[in-house]
Amino acid sequence: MSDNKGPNFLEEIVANDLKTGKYKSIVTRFPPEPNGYLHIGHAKSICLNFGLSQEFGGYTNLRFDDTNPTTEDTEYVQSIKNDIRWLGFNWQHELYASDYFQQLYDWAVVLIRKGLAYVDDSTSEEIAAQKGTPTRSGTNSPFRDRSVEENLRLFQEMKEGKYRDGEKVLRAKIDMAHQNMHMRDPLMYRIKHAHHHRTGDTWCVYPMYDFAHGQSDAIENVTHSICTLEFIPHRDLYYWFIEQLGIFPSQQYEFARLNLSYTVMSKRKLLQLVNGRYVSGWDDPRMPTISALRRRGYTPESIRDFCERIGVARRENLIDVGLLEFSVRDHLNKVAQRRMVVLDPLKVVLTNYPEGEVEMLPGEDNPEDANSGSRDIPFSRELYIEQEDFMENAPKKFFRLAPGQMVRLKHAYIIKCEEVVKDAQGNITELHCTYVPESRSGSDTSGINVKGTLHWVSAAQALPIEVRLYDRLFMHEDVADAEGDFKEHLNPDSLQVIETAYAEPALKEATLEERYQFLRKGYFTLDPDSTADKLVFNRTVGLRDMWAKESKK
RNA sequence: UGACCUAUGGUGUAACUGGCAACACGUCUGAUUUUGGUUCAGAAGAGUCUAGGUUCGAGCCCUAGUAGGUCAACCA
Repeated sequence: MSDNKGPNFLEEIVANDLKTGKYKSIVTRFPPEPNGYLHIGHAKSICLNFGLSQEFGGYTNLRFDDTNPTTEDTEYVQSIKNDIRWLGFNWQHELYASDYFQQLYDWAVVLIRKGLAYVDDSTSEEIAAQKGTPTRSGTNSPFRDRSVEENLRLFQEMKEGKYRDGEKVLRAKIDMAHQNMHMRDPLMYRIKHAHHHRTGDTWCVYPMYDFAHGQSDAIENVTHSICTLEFIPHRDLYYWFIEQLGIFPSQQYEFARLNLSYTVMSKRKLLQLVNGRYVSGWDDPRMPTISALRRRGYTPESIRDFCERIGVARRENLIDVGLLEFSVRDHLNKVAQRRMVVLDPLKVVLTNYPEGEVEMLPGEDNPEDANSGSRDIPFSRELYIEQEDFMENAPKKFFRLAPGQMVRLKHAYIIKCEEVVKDAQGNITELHCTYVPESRSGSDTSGINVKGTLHWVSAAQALPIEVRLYDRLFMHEDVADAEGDFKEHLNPDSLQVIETAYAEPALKEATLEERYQFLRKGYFTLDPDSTADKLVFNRTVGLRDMWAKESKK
């Protein structure tokens, strides 16, 4: 998984299990519940599960943990499958916990017969009270000692729909005084007269997570069942059911989930952002979901690289988004087509350049890729440069345009600022410059050396586009740790829309698949909101900006 | 007040299972550069939560603390 880092603890376990002959090949699974979209935290789990089986020879199943019909939907099934494929992984079998409903029911009957499960008429409040507290042991339900026959009959009737939701449950008979709360007669089945996205109305009793997950793993011969830390207390129960049933002994291992700075990672909170319209949807580019990252312009390669860099361990962590940004920049630098776009225009008139003339200047598509081609960029008397690339009273370290100063226009000529034109209010409206005819890129005989190079666009040929810039969704680094409701910490400036930016004409050809680097401005990708009349680009991430750092000093 | 999990530079992970703490990101220098990008060279930054113990030797083992996290949904 990692080259210059030692193996993570799971790789060690798997390697050892293979070495000792405990298994001759391994099976893992990725078990999402189809009740929301996948996020970057799931990506960590996906890379881990699929990565392990790839590394050690084996396979990974995709299994939907769909035991709660009231929250699940096929819309989510589709998006989950789509995201996993996009990330670059292929599952061996597409499975559903609901495929095992009959088997699970039969196993429940087995446990009843063994006297290890009983039907309880207690209300959910009563059951909660019976559980006791972490420091005080629980008490037995008054229905705990029903006969096997009665339990069998009652459970059968539950399944037949004779009872209303919540009227009865099936519980495992373990130990109400157990140190582990999860072992205090946990619920196995509850009644839900609800339509299931796959089994329709054939069932009105549904198994709980604990009575479905381990058995599903066992059915699939999953050797290493990997989950997050909060399932540690479930492990006893996981093994208890497997043992009592005498089925394939899958082993559960836990790792610490991913936490990313300046964002939230729980489906519950993400759902609130979507439903409360704080964002435009699950794929709003500011979201940490896979679909949002994709829309934002992240590549599968960069996400996989990120997951590899962060490692896998058992301690709580909060990873700096900066690391994710490093991974995208690293990949995009190698594949992005370079283009020039002026986001905040300032007009420049080259007073010594012939009026009406347009020359086409070649610009390489990607200096990092020897096989990439080049496109022609129109150059003329009137251009746009970036507002921030000019300063009337520039500090000594400002290597850009200033009165009397010279800069290189990328792929074009060296120009000199001769005059600053202002309106009645004193606002700068345009710059009058002269260009150095012998300084043309590729055939520069001027002998002039300049410190700065600017991007630019020819005014007459400029393509107006919309550009969307994103900042972190939350203002607090550790959102979960911040005071009050998490929504209070939303960053009001997380989205900045530039209705009209000027792009070089080649961008007309942009596609959804292609990644671009707008020179000196960052990496961008076309947004699906684009129409034939108006192209919309999302900024995936900005370039590293040493000047921003320098100018802050 | 119980049980369980965790504790290594700013962040995240390593350390051949007891042999003088490494890698990545970040930070700071400098070089190169027609992107203040990339690339390259280099530097600073922890003595491994604390206190004991075992040992020739401990980040790794033991004990006791401390700190953080998890567990009392008919959610997963």
